[in-house]
Amino acid sequence: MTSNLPIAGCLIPYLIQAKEDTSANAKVIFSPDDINRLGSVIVQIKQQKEKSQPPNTKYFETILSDSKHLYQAVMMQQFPTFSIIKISQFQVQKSKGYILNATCEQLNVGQSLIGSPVLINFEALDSKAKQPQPTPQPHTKPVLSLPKSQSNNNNNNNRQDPSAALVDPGLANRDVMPISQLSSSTTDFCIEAIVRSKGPVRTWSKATSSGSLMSFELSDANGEIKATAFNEQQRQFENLLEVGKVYRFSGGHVKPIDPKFNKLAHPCELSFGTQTRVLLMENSNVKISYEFRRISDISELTAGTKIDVVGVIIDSQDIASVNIKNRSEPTPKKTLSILDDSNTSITVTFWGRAAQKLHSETKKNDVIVIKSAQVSDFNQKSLNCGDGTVFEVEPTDIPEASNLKMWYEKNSSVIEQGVSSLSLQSGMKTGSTLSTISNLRRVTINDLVDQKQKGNFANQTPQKALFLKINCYISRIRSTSNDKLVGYYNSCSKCKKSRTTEEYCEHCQDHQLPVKQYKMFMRIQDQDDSASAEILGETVGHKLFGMKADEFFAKSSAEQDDITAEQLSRMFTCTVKVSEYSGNIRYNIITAEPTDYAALAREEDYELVVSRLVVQNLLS
DNA sequence: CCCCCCCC
Repeated sequence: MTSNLPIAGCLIPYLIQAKEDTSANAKVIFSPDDINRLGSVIVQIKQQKEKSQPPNTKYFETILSDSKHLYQAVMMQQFPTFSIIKISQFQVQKSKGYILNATCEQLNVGQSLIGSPVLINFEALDSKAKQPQPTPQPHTKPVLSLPKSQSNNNNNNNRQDPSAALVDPGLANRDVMPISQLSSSTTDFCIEAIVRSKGPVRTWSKATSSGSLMSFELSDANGEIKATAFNEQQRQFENLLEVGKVYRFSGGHVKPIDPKFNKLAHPCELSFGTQTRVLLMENSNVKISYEFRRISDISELTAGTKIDVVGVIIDSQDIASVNIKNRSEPTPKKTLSILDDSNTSITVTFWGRAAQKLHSETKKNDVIVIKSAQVSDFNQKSLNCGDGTVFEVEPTDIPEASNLKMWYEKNSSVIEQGVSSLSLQSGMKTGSTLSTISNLRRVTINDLVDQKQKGNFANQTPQKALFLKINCYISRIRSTSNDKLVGYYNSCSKCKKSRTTEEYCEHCQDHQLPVKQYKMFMRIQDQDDSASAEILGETVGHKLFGMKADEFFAKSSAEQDDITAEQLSRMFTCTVKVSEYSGNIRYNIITAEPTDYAALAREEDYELVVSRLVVQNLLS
């Protein structure tokens, strides 16, 4: 009976044998017989990234875990994340220790990653060294009888923590220079900085090079810089450096940034190398420094810019999990709206670990201080916070935060009305209709038709789509020519991707039945014009028809028409995404809420807002 | 030496 758990260290004997193979072959092949001899290989899929090589080869860059170590693999097959798989034959690439061409059988799917595995250090593997395994397991025994071929004479300190060699107490006596003064001509330096963010470990593998890396963001009184450690240094610095602690750093390469990738203000970045030395400074007074931008000024900043902001939380959405393209697992997301004394608010979205951390800390009317939020064009203008972001709720030692808190407490009763938001507020439960009107986003269908005719939507590529608000009802869901309704696609209930087969999902191998999702063209109509629009996915369809697609399409066409007539005689307030794709303008209905007529009536300048000027303003 | 940074 096979256990369904990964076997710690199970790939190590194979990697060692491959490494010590003296033949001229680039790879060592392990047959089922070899596996009987060297021990079963049962591992967990940590992650897979789909890659393609023209003309038509698809493969998956994969990280395997044995619960203690991570291994890089190239696989032709995709498994659900956290699957436990048994490998019956495979190859090991000799220079880097990659697992290739594995023949595998999926045993089951785990809920999460088992253990806290770290990337295997292939260079340091050696049949003489003690295995990192504290409890020797039967299958590791054959390792000891492997030929001890290589003479390796520089392992005099292989029992010590290798990162200890990086610590240099002498740095305590060095002169320290500000981070802001580092330049690409700097050859010798010592900085004292707080590690404000760290990781995660990333691995890469391509034709020219491969390895692992980790990035850190270092901050001192008036500057910040990104530092990256590769391979051996990645493992050492990952262990050595802790977020929130202050260190002195010397040695390493200072090079100009590529502004495409590094959005910090510093013109340079650091690479930690073999020469880099560090010293923990327990009593340092170096703190994270902030350079706050007013929220109203963010409208002028281009997407990607990283900034510091301080704001009062005026709206907070529950943590949610969303499916993101190219990512197999759902990602936690938490969205706030923050306001500062420029009387402007903006939506701030926290992702992944940042969302989980924030969730427990945040409540309305708290002041939040954010270091390194990234400007985005999502919903017009918004901010994203991820692994590199540092934030503090209700800090006591930041004057800007205390001042803002006082401003808010003094003025909160009067500022409600005057707030303008830089972000479209889809899904936000704000009471203020005025703030949405100030975004000038409500148009009529006639405006859409008119602007389309004038070619004014031609620049709205799918990435740069325009979002508008309309009030409309749905006048028709059937084709005018043949009365047919094709309104759904089948999606995988687990990974949500489109499914073409009933039996299982090609993307994640899930075997549950597919779920219908709305993908429906319809005629939208308001008081004086109509247009064709599409809805996609469950949320909006559910809002419009009052039920899930599975339920709707289980009904007869007569019943569907009844539902349509009943539901759709009501006016909805919709967000429409306008995008241009290969010459066609598409309208996608993104959100739909029953129209709040009372709120509409309160919009005194409604007539003005719906005029054609609105769209022209938006587009200019 | 990497290069993802997200959703409607």
